[in-house]
Amino acid sequence: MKQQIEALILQAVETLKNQGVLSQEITPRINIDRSRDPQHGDFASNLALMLAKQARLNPRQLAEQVIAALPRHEAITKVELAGPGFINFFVNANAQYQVIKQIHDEGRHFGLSTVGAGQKVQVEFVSANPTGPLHVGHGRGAAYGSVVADLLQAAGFDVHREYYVNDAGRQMDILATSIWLRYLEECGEVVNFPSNGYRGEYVREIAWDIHKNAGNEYRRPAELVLENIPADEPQGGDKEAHIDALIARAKTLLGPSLYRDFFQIGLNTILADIKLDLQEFGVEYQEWFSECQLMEDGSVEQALERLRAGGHLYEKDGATWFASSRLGDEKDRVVVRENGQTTYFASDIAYHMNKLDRGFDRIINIWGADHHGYIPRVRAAMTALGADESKLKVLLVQFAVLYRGEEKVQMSTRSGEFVTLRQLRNEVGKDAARFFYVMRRSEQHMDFDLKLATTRSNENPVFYVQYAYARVCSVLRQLDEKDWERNLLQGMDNLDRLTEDHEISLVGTLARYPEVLERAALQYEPHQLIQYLRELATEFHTYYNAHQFLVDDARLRDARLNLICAVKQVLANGLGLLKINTPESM
RNA sequence: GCGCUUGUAGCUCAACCGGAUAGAGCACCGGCCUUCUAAGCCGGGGGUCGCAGGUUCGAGUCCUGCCAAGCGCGCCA
Repeated sequence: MKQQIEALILQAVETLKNQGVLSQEITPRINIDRSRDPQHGDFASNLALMLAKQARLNPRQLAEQVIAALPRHEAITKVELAGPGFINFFVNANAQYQVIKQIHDEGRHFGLSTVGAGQKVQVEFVSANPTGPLHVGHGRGAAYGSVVADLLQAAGFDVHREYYVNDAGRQMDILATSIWLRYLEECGEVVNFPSNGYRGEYVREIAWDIHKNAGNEYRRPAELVLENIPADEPQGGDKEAHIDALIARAKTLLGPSLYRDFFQIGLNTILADIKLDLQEFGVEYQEWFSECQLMEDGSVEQALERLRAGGHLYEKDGATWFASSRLGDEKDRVVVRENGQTTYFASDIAYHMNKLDRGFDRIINIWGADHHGYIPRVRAAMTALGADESKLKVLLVQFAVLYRGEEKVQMSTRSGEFVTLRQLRNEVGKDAARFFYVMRRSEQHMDFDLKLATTRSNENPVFYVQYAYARVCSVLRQLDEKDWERNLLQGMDNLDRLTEDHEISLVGTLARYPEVLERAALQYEPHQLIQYLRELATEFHTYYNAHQFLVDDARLRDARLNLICAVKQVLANGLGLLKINTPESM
């Protein structure tokens, strides 16, 4: 309908151009909104207001000319000039009812669009270091990222979901060493656990497992482990120097092969846990991309070579720097350290080069908001690699603060006291967790009330929407119990019996679904879909309370059943996209 | 200090590339179950859209300055 009105306006503009009212150069952006107020019709265009200046006419005069030039259309019953120059369109109810038929015919495909035109989009999200279980902060990124990806797919993009595994670098060495030290404790050695080590219980579990399987194979005496190690912070030393020395010691005492065992077992165990966790949360990936691989297959070297060839690298203080400040970054960045090791950023340059080489039309990175300072340097790198940095879109996700009712849930990564995503899922369930996470705009700081998420009442929006679905199912069950036959075609033939305000409004809301989906996808805003589903549920509940569906008049009954089945379908499509269940009874 | 994000009802949040009277939910007050699930519905009160300028037919939305909150400013990842 919207497109049809757009076409009509476009024709009118052409006519006015030929009449000389509008200059030929004008190419208006046709803007058609659904009217909020029924008095303003079904659709409204502000075209005249926007073109008035260029046309040197006052808006109302111009609007009048546009209306006069508007071709007739059977679905449009009335066109009105209103307010400062709005053009309001009133659409024939019969034309509006067609959406019920359309929903029935298209079923779960209703609402899908092809605006994406098969463009290749890569969405990278979560990408948490595999040094421990995912926590609730990652949960928001996981929910948001997966829904954004699914929305894009629904909008016709060719979506590739990817998790970047930071399996290289110092943090992983700290993990491996932490596991070894816990293992030594398990063996009976007395070692002081470093303040900068990973203190989580999962580290002990991995160590315990290794000890169970390998016995004392990796045991080394504590005296050798601690010999000449600089003091830890609580003892007045430097915690970084302390842990680095322990890492070096682990490598020496164990040798490359045995040390690698700890590294690999730690990585594999934690990564497997993360994969399972995300899978259970309804998050699927096409690819788990390893940072190690980039280093091993020479990609990092290649990327740096490319930057060097472009004159973007220089040496200073024994390190190699990327001149990112020439390309919009605050300062230049080190890519190769004084000790010869490449930095995390160097890997990331290689990773983005790899993304570009894979031919994605659009590259979407979903990061925690604390990484925002990182964006300019990545853009700089892409530009330096000769790519169009506008292909890159970085979406930031703010942290969620957990509450239990009024009480804030305390968290601190340092002490290992954080709420894991798994704990959250166990407490509130997958449906509520996903719903709450994407209910708000991603850049909004969010309060996540655990108590509310588990409340089984009208206060809880998840139940509210699911309940609408269950209610339709319940009505259909009632129909069976009454031994009434539902006649689909008779219902379709009698859609014009749906004359109640509630029904007309509901039909309009159903028709909006494809637009909502498309906007949510193109703007990367899943909350628009949630917002819509809440609205649809509200309208359905209102209708339910105002009118009986299972009436004696079979024609009216069938028409109403077709309407509520359309509601059921759209709720199922929307919730399905969000990977939220649609219970048939509650 | 510089940068990014945010600031809308008592609370949590919407507001469609600037559009008509800024909307929901919760909380509060008052109603509705012999009738398809009351996990629901109806009605009511509640707003200086952080503040001050500017742009324009029109600003919560765009620009500038200020205020406040969160985050970031490593040869960590």
